[in-house]
Amino acid sequence: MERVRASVPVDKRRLILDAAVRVFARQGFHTCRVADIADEAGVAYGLVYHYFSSKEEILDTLFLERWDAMLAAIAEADASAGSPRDKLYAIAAFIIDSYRHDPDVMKVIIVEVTRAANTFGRTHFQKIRDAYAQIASIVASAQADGVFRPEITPEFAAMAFYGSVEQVLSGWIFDSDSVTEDELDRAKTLIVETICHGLERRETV
Amino acid sequence: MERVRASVPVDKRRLILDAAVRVFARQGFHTCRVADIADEAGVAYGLVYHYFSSKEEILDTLFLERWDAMLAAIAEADASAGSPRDKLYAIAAFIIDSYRHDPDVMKVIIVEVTRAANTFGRTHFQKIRDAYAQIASIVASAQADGVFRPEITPEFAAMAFYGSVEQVLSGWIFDSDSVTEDELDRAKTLIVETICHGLERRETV
Amino acid sequence: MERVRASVPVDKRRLILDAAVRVFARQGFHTCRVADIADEAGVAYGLVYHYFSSKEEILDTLFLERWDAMLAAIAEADASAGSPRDKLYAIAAFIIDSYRHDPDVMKVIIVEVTRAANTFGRTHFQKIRDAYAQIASIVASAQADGVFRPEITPEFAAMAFYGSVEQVLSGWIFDSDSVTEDELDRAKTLIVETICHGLERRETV
Amino acid sequence: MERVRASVPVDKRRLILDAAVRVFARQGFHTCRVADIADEAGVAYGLVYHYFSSKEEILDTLFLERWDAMLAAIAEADASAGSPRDKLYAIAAFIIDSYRHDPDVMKVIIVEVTRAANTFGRTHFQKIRDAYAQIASIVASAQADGVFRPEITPEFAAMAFYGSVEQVLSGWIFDSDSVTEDELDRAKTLIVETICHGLERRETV
DNA sequence: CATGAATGAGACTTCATTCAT
DNA sequence: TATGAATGAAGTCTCATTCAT
Repeated sequence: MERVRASVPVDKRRLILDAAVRVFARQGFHTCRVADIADEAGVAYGLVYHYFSSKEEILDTLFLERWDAMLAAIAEADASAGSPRDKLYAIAAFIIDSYRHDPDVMKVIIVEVTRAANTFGRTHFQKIRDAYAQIASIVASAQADGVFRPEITPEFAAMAFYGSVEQVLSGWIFDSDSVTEDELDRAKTLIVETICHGLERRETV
Repeated sequence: MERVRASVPVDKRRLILDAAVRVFARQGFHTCRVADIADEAGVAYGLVYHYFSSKEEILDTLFLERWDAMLAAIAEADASAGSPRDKLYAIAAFIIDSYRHDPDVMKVIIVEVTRAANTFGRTHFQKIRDAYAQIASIVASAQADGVFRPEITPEFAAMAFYGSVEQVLSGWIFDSDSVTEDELDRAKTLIVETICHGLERRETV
Repeated sequence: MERVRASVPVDKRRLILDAAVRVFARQGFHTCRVADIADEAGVAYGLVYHYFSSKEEILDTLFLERWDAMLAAIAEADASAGSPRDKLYAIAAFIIDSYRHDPDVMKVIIVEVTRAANTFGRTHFQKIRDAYAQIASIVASAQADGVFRPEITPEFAAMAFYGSVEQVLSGWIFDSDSVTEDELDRAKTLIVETICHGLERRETV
Repeated sequence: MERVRASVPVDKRRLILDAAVRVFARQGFHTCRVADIADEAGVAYGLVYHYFSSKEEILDTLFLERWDAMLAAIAEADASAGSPRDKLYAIAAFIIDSYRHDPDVMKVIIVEVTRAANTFGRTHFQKIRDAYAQIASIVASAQADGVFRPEITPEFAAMAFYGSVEQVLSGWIFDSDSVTEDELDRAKTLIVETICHGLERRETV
């Protein structure tokens, strides 16, 4: 029987991708140099270009990896048997847990891609819109079922919901030390509470 | 009787600032060159550096001009005699009317400053936080008065509110053709409705 | 009366062009760096790109300046009242005197442009062909007048003539020390003698 | 009876050389990459470096293979019993048939070596000169025998002859579609006719 | 104030060559 | 032999900023 080798071959491509996340998060996409990524990954400069055709392609790859996961999560939430509120909770939870698991990735996506989807030749424009549309369809169903009121258009509701989530994340991103595990979980409920129930006290009950 | 002036003296500094807004909005701060700003303004290259010490200072100036106006608007809303809902409406209205008046300025502020966690976000961190804090204090007052329920923390509520507004603007920014004057006004109400009242139908009246 | 200023403003563009000729001739277009040109010209690196959009554009400019002069010289020779032999002599003389006046320019044109007209995206393909065509038309006229025999097609004759000239220049280019002023002038006659009269001794006188 | 081999062993070195010819001809030596050669040959990147120590060595090899054949052909022509005109014809025929057989090789030799005064021209300076000298010696003999007139120096005559041939090839190289088999053969005669007899009509027969 | 030429550091990208397997 | 990942030294081009006029 052959002995398992001690040293596992390292996936340099993954190494570079992970290093890029840290560098983009720390210095920003435009401000960092490809050399910084190579250094952070501990690989030779040229290897970055062996795996990626440009700095931008690295960012694209990072974004797509995560955003596709998000689209899947949204689709799963939509397909679940829960209430509309449960579905929105699942989505908020996925995003917030993504941040918990790797804050840098979410930072990069929000700061470098989502906000700049236009200047980037609108590369990911459609993918981003897909997410909003899927959320909007959850709202639309809830309205059809009479659970959500019809006054707020689904598209608008989706924007308010997603915007709230992203803004909360932005706050953490700007001031990352101050977030506790507890706050992360509590935020899930608060967002859904705010968007579904509103800030105002109910007159009756 | 006033003598008609032969030629109106042009404020070149203003000319440059206005040109910069258009260029930043079109190409992005990092992607554009100082030469693009000078060209857009129709002034000589070097004049940009006569009025501003760097490309960054131009963006700083643009941001501060607008954000100070926003802080004033928020303060005014807060000081007014209206209900919490009225106050939030006034703020949403100010931001949306700012967009109506000059979409490029709002685009630049959102894309290049507000959501730019590294360079400019950091620089104007406090100014940005001031706005959130002011909104939060409106919410806190409303809670103290029993109009808003206490479950949602004021800071969190402020984030949800501001995030919703910014996200709606982002949607327009990326797809600017499709916004009508009507939608702009309707959005003010919808945001406040969503945040104050929530998406869910009230069971009892 | 104003005193004439002692220092004449230097045409930096010309300075760069002239430096480029020397550098291209010495190191070759592909082997030299733009920094070498800037150094040779005694100007800052960036100034090269202020005047030219790329290293290739410098070569293009150099080629066109000289080749247009050559086309003019050929046209002038063609228009002159001399014999066909005189006309060919005038062309050979122009090319050889060009070499005498600035060997580097001719070296660059022959080595970097003429020989590589295809790899350079055929940028100057037509311009080069124009020269051959003009020479061919001189031959054609001479044939029509019965001075040149009709067996050799004009196009072919033009190639033989121009090829002989260029090859002679190539020899000097490869081994530049050994060329005397006398040889330069003598070459004019020899080329024309060879092409017009041939190598063979005339059987009858 | 010979046993049929299961698979013919491919000479990878030859494969690479032949691929290099096509790539150099298409893209130029300086513009192509070693990867292009490997791709064209259908072999692994590293194998190129197994057989050749550098990109330059490939070109050197290609040049020497062909040029040595040419030197042999010239020597053979010189040693033959024919007239000077026959000898020059044999040389022209060899070069043109070389082009017929593999235009790319001749293109590469002319464009990248023979007329490249800096890098490769220098390297193979002597080899190239050997050819000219050999041709010159044919002319010198013809002059000694009274067949060629003495006014044109043999070295000069050799340049005119070789230059004519190369220029004709250059014409085909840049405009390769338009050459017929017939033209190829006819060119042999035309070159020799032009160089030996000249363009001018003989007054007396 | 105004102009735009001049400067030069710095970034991206390329690619010949090496090397471990 | 054969493979292709890995290396890193260059080189081109950009562009913010300075400066002489």
